[in-house]
Amino acid sequence: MATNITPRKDNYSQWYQDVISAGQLADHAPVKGCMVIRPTGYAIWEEIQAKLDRRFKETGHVNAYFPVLIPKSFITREAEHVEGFSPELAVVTQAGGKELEEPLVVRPTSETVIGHMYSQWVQSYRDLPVMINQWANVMRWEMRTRMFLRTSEFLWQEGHTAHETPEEAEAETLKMLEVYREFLEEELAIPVLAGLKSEREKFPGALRTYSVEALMQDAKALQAGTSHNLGTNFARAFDIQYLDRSNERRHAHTTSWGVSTRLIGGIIMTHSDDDGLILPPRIAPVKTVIIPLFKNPQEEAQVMAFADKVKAALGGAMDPLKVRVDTRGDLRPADRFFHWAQQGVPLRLEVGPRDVAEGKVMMVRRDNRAKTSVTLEALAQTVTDTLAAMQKDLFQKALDFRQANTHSVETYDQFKKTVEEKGGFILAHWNGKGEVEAKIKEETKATIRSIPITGKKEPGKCMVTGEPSEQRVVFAVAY
RNA sequence: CGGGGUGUAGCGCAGUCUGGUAGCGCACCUGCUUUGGGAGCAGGGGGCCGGAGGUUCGAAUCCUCUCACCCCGACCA
Repeated sequence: MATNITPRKDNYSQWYQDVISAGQLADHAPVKGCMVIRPTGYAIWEEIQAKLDRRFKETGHVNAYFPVLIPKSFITREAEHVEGFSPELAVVTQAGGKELEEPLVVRPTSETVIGHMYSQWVQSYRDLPVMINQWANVMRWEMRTRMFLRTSEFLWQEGHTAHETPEEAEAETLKMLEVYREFLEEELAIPVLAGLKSEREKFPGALRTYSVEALMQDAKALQAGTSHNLGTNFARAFDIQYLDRSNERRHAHTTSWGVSTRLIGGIIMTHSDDDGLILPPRIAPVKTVIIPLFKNPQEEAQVMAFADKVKAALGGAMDPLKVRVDTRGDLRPADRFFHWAQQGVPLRLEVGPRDVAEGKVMMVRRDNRAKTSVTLEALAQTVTDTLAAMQKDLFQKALDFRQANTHSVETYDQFKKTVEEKGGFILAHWNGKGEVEAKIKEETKATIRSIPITGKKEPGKCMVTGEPSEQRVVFAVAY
């Protein structure tokens, strides 16, 4: 049992903080609401970046970079956009010792500045589509912050595309939503519900917002990624126009989509246990750690030599950068076990005198602590298989949890009781009206996470008003 | 911005009511014994007690002002 981590059942929020601290993932910065992402945490972000970037490029996107400072007037050009973001802007009013003629905002998102540039780059239908992504930091001055989940500054990627037709823009929006779903489920082992956001919950300035929603171990929902069809709203505000095939001027249809360092919070809260971080093997920066065990110099020499053979035996099966050998003889074995366990490393290979004698390695899984003695010859294959099994098991466990915490209700009373006592995803009928959604949020804190876009629709009656409803929507209390 | 709280060693805290020149646990350093899930003993280093002013022979402690942070609420990837 870890002594430096508060158990989940005692205080979930404290547990989350403790896991981050014990895993050396991040630290509080001197500026309120900001965090320092430490090497162990940043390595996870780098894995996320590498894998997502590949998928973006496979779907035809290229990377570029736009500036962190945006003229304040840009934000005000799109009515809903300014209303949505004004309260949380950080604004630069002075620079070079002088008052600026026009204040600059630190980007909360880049639709405006990118829209401005696209208007200059797009003249003809031949210039479309434009499909650019950027990896960047953004700043939103939130009132309450939590490490990775909501910080004043955070890292993310934001894709911005411009298209000829509404159909193309919608197809792009849905395609990237699917990229996110697949990435979350296959790489992060986080099951998600993909769906449409309600009018109240959509991105300020969007025509439609889609999202992928995950369920955390405390039965609260986490919005893990969003994909917006912006229609012509930003094209109108920023004058992105092109001449079409029949020589008519038209506004482009744009999209934007993003995921952030919040995903790291999602990984933590989906998989980790009371001993600390558990990383799905496919996203783990260090997949395997080799820990030589010895009591004296003779054993040390013998065991170290064997540890090198063990690492070599893994050679073909794994990127050498993803294998560590912890040779610290001044730390006792248990200390080293905990160190790597709390950094979420999926597999530990213990190499002691007993193993040297038998030509074997003791392999221990981080998630279920299962121990297996493996011969050197079988090691590469066993490790590969075990990591794959662990990836699958983590996903299945999270999926089972979600299923056990998804409830259908018919009446508002049942709904309130379920929110109060169980949490989780709650499937219920709703009349589609914002006022009803607002009332539900006011009274229960639960919001509509999304309106499912796949699966069969089941008509019914709104749980609050009794009015007809085409399908159930997903409610939850969210982060 | 409303309500509540806290600032004392890297971290977590006691000491403040009743002024007397700073202490505990963890971490850190040294040595010995240990070592397959967080070791034991012995020794040691480290603090303008958030900041400024005041009262006093004397202030972490009392008074005034200030700054910062945390929790609950409104806002949110």
